[in-house]
Amino acid sequence: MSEKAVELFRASIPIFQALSDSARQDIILLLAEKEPLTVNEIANESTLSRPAISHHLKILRDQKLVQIEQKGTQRYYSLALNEAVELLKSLLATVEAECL
Amino acid sequence: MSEKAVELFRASIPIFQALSDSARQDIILLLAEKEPLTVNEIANESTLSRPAISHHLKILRDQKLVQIEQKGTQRYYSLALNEAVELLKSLLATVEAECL
DNA sequence: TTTAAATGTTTAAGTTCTTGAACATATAAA
DNA sequence: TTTATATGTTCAAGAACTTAAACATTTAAA
Repeated sequence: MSEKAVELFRASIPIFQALSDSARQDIILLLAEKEPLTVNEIANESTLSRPAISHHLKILRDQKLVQIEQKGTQRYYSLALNEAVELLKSLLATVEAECL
Repeated sequence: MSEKAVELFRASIPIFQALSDSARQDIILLLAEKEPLTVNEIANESTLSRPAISHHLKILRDQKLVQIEQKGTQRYYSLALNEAVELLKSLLATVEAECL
């Protein structure tokens, strides 16, 4: 396995962690339906509290899976999955080339 | 987002969890270098104890990311990443089609 | 400037994950 | 059958994650 493969595996860990939670997947799926949405709008669609949603949004934000557009006091969240998708595609391509 | 996308996201959760741990990634990377390997051989390459390695191997086994060939008292582990790679490729393709 | 609304952060409790010691099981050789 | 080797499982301790209440911050309107 190449050194590049190791780097891709390591770089994917925080993405895997972010995407391995159903609450965070729900946020992504919700945004895919209708974006952008505010924190309150997202929390209203969820059984979780607003602070819990805010917590999960921070995890998604830290991994740049969502982006924010501020409008007054509100923050409109929308998806920004392109970079993560490209990373995971690179990982899968490397795995296919070296591990199958 | 289609219902199929939701199913792919949900089905990917245990794969994401299995792959989001550096100890388990180390096992995969080790097997990619030289497979098959026994539990003891894997544990000898690691700082973790044999029971810890056995625990992580069970998680990889549960997700069918590794396969076993029994020879006497020894179990030789090798990679079986094809199915998981195909699942993740489907997920990424769906995300690209519906979320970018 | 004061007030209200939207959001983020801190904190504490409950839960889950990770680890290794101790124990159990299974296979093969003596 | 007894013994030794390889592996899996149970369990308890510690670490990390998830959640919601309470508090803090920021922005805009009154």
